[in-house]
Amino acid sequence: MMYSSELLKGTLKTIVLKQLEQNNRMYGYEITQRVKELSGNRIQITEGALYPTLHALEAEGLVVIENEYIGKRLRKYYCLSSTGQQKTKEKLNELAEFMATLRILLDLKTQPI
Amino acid sequence: MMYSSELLKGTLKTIVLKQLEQNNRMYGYEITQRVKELSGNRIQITEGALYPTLHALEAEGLVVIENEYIGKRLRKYYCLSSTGQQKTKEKLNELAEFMATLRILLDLKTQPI
DNA sequence: CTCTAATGCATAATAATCTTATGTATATTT
DNA sequence: AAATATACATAAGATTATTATGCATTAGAG
Repeated sequence: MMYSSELLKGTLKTIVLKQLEQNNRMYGYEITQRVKELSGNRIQITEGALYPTLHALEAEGLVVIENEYIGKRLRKYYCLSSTGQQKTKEKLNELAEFMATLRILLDLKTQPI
Repeated sequence: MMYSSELLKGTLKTIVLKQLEQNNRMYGYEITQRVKELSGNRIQITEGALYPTLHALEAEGLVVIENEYIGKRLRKYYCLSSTGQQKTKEKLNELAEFMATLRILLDLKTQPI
């Protein structure tokens, strides 16, 4: 069972940055599969959302690309820049605080699984 | 310090529904003030976001309106319909589960109550 | 060995949902 | 009296996702 798509809005960039932080370097397709797996198939990042996001992160200087050929197929690895590492921490903190605020607003006293 | 505006995307409707559930009936301006207060001034629901949302909730049959004059000024109270009460529970559950998934994806320590 | 599914990138058209700006009017506070 | 707060509303614009489409390589099933 997938989450309503609107929930991903606003969190996708932070999710991607966090995955890059945890795994050092990743390519696009790998990110979608990783997130799908970690979310128990509840979050499927679409390609139409992912690639523009990765390109935006690059344009902002938060990630750098390492091109690599696997056989005949080009694979683009994304790595956090030092700016990106700092930004990742900031965005994680902000999202964590926002979630804490949401818990108050929504009166979520206990943590559902 | 306000949260980045994109974080509100996807959660606004649920926040509004939850406030209506907790307070029985509320009017628009009251909702903005309540959320601002509960969030420690970190979430300011703008009018351009709130009123279209309330109208959408009405169009979906999730809320009903009770018009009331306070002096010469019309005030529109919003109340959950029975459909709206059910929908509120569903959306709360979904958002709570999404937040739990986010904690895994972002490797956040579980929050003490 | 051939066909299908999976891998891997990308972009355009569209939709949803927010911000910002603007408008109108009444009530309260300084 | 003037400024601020209360209270509704909508339009233009921005952002950011979905859906659809396209291209190409590789792995696996029949």
